[in-house]
Amino acid sequence: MTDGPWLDDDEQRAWRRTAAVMTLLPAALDAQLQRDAGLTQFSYLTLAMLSETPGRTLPMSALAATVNSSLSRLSHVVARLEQQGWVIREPSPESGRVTVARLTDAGMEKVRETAPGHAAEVRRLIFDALDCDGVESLACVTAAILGRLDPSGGMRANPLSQEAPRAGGRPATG
Amino acid sequence: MTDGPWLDDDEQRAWRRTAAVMTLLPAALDAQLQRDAGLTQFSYLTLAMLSETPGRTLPMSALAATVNSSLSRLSHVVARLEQQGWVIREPSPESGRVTVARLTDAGMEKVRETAPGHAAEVRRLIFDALDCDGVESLACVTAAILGRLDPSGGMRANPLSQEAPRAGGRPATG
DNA sequence: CCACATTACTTGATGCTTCAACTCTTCGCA
DNA sequence: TGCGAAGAGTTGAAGCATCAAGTAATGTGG
Repeated sequence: MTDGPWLDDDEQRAWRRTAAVMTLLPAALDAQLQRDAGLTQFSYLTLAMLSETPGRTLPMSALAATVNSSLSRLSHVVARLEQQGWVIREPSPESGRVTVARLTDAGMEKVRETAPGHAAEVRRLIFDALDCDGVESLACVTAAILGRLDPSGGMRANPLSQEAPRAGGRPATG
Repeated sequence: MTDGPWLDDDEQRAWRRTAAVMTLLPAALDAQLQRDAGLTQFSYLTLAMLSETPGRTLPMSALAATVNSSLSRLSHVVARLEQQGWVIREPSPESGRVTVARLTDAGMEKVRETAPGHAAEVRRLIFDALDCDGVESLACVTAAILGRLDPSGGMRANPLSQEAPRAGGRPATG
C-alpha cells in the first residue's frame, strides 16, 4: 500500500483536496487581511509574532525562524513594515552582526486592530467547518507533516511537543 | 467554545501548525519540481490536468477551474508553457470566444518524466508520515475546509462527493 | 595575531502572481 | 436587427518572493 512512488486512490483523493486547500486557503486569508488591513498574511504574522515576544523585539534570524521564512524574505518585508512605521530595526547591543526588529507602538496598535477580524476569518474558514474531533485530527495531521517538512524543528513557529501555556493576554492569532 | 472571534488553545495550536504546513509544504514541493523538472507546482499541475483529459484539450476557463486559478494567472502560465513547446493554444471551433489549450506530445512526455518524482515527494512528505487513519483524517479535514473555501464547488479540481474511478492508466498525480 | 571560514544580514535582479483595463464574441431582448 | 450586458481571454504594470551575490562582524586554527 505504501511501496511505490504512486499514490493509491484514497491517497490521490486526499492529496488533491490538500492541494486545493493549499491553494485556496492562503488566498482567502490574504484577501481578508488585504481588504481589512492592507497586510499580507506573512507581514501580519511577522507583526503578530513580535507582539507576543517580551520586549516586542527579536533578532532578524530568530524572527525568520519564528515565521518560517528565509532571512532574505524577512529582510524585504521588514523593510516595508519599517517604512509604514510599524517596526524599527536597530543594531543589537549584544553582537555587532545582529540586527533586532522592534514592534513600535503604532505596530502594536495595528496588530490589535487587525487580530480580531483575522481570527474570525480563521475560525470561519477552518474551525466552524470542523467538529471537536476535527480540531484534533487537524492538529495531528499537520503535526505529522510538519515533522517531515522540518525534522530538525529549527524553523518552525511552534514545537510539536506540548506548548507551554502562553503568558497573560490574548495571543494575536498569527 | 465557538462563540467569539478568538481561538481557544487547541484551535490556536492546530491553526499555527496548519499555517506552518501551508508555508513549508508548497515550498518543499516547488523545490523538488524546480530542481528536477524546472517547473512550478502550478505549471506542473496545469500540464498534469491536461494529460488526464480525453483529447488532452480543455478550454482555458475549464482548465482554470480545474487548477483552482484565475484566468489571468492561467493565461500567463500557459503562455510560458507554450513557449516551451509543451502546450499550444488554438481557437475553439465551437465558439469564437473560447480558446482551448492542448497538451503537445512533448508536454505529455514532460509529464511522464516528472510525475514519478513528484508523486514520490508527495508520498514522502505527506503519506509516509501518516498511518491509514491519517489518510482518512486528512481527506476529511481538507474536504470540510474546502467546503468553506468554495461552497459552490465551481472552482475545485475534485468534487467532495465520491469521484468516479479514473480511466485506465496512471493519473499524473497533479 | 592573522588568515579563513562562518554567521548575520542586505541588496538587486529575475520571475511569478495579482489587479485593472482592454478586446472580442455571444446572448438577451425589445 | 440592433444595442447593451455578460462571458472568455489577453495584456501590462505593480507587488511580492526567491535567488545569487555582496558586506560586515565574529569566531577558529595555526
